[in-house]
Amino acid sequence: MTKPQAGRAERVPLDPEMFDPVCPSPLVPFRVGDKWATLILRCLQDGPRRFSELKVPLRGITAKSLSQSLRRLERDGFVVRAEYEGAERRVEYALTPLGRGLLGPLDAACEWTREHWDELIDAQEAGLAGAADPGD
Amino acid sequence: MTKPQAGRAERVPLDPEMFDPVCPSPLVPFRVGDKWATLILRCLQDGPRRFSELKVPLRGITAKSLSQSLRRLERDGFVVRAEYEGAERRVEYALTPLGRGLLGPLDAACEWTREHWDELIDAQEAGLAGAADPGD
DNA sequence: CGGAATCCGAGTCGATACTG
DNA sequence: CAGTATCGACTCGGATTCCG
Repeated sequence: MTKPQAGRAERVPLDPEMFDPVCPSPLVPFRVGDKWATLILRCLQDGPRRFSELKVPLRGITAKSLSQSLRRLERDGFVVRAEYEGAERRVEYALTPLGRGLLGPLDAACEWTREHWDELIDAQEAGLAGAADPGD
Repeated sequence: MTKPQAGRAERVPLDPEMFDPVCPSPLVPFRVGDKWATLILRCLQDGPRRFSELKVPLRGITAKSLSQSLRRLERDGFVVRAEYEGAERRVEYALTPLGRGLLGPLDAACEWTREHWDELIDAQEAGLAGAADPGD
């Protein structure tokens, strides 16, 4: 059992690899809000995360996009922002109950996508071939 | 009991009101593809539909947008296009098995949204008030 | 560290007009 | 009927720069 190291509840470190290079999530036909929203929600599922902590698994996201998505999620009531005082600046984002609820259907959608991944890819390739490749 | 009137299987007329003026679908936090995609999929759930038939419940959609969404859905393998010969031109769109499968998670997402509709609205209003209304 | 401001290109959406 | 072509308004997301 890993021991709590920050005084709070157990904090599982964010897995930098939780979204592999060919991560399905951004390609999933279901999207919540903008491009990064679903990814962010999933990053938050195990507890509050700091801004810079979120940037790691969200490979390639810019500060601007992260900030934007976060503010949008906050505005829509899926995420709450908490600012802590101290020597170093610390801001944390966490799911609201509403945001947590969203994970349900989101997971269902992700699972469906995973199950039909090959079909989705095949169908897309077939569609692209028929549309862009005028016969060879 | 309504009788089949076109020789094909029973064709339930598309309910022009299936999306009421405050239809949740476009506002649902889950989106598939572009703005109209989910709506189109749902329009197709009871069988093939003609182009102009689709325009009715999709109040306000332009031919261009419908055509675009349809082509995208076709390219991604969710919809098939069929052209029939005859005196009058007739083109029909139908769900593929893949597209039909999509209805599962889509329905789940829609139901979740309906269940949490009030919370979603409240949260959004609260968020907007805090962001755009600097106190009055 | 946690952003905000600015610039910019790409994609989307609707309105309008035209076509086979 | 079933589209396509074009245009302008707007939004999205990335890169870059600057700030407390």
